Amino acid sequence: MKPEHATVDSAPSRMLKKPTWLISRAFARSSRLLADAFEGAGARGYHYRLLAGLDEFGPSSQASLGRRTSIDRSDVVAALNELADQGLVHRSPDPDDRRRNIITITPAGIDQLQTLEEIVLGVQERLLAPLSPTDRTRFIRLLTRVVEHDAHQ
Amino acid sequence: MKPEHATVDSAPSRMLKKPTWLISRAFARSSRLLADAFEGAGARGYHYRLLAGLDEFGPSSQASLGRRTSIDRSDVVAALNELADQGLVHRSPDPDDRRRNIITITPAGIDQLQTLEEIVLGVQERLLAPLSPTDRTRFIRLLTRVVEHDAHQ
DNA sequence: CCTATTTCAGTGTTACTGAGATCG
DNA sequence: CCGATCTCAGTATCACTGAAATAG
Repeated sequence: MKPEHATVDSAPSRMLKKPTWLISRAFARSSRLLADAFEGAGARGYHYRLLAGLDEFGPSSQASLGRRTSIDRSDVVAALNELADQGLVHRSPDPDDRRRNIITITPAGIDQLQTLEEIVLGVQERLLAPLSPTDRTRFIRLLTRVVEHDAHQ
Repeated sequence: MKPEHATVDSAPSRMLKKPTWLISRAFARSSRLLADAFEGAGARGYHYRLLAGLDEFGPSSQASLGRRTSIDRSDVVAALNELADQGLVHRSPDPDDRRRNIITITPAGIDQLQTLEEIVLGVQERLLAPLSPTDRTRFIRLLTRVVEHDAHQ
């Protein structure tokens, strides 16, 4: 019988060094940290993204909000329903274009965004804990270049 | 009417600079590149990971293979069924422990792994295209530190 | 006519959970 | 009796698709 009782088995080395693998591991860790942290505040990532979009760009239609936050139109509807039920956003018809709703963040929504922002900052801190401040800046720059190359393709 | 006809709307800046956001974008790009490339070879990421594990560690039980490749026990079953149907792996009962199957990679499986390995290397190249060789090495080192910190927690 | 917006219902993928059967 | 393995069935999540209703 081979020693398969060990609690950890290392992955194939040809996987371990590949950026695609490392990114998927980093994403898994990042997602877990975020989901756990949001859950404590009774929220989800979509809620944070939508509130942040409303705070930064002001009252918006659902379609433009979806484009800015990269959330699908269907999921925007569902997430805004939840935010509206909690009184964090307000829906009103756009008098200038009656296909649209104008979504506005409420004072309670701004408070919640503040809370979620602190949660998100705490997650960045835990995620980058192994890196020095200088390395964090380098890491963010390199990641940004990889991601922006995607956008410009 | 606001100029919402633009094809791109930028995300909230408080999101754009956060490592968690950048990582999720990088992962989205990486996944898309991998999935598209694997599809051309009639394969999926699970297939590559399982074949790579078998090639590196030799004949293995499904449980240890799952631990090494970070694939859930249920998904290992399904993916190995597909690989066995294609003749890329072989299942045989373990005479020393009759709960186990011994999974072996076949010559056809080794050929397929070779093909998939080239595909995966091509994806790394496209993903890191915007970085110089030096920056690629730095990027991989930083990512590795972030991910290993996770493993040691 | 065609396009844009909002909404609902449903799909597909990935990762996971629970439970049963077998075995050490 | 407990724990490990393999398997199947089902769930949760996220991103997305299709289609209808309304409006520019």
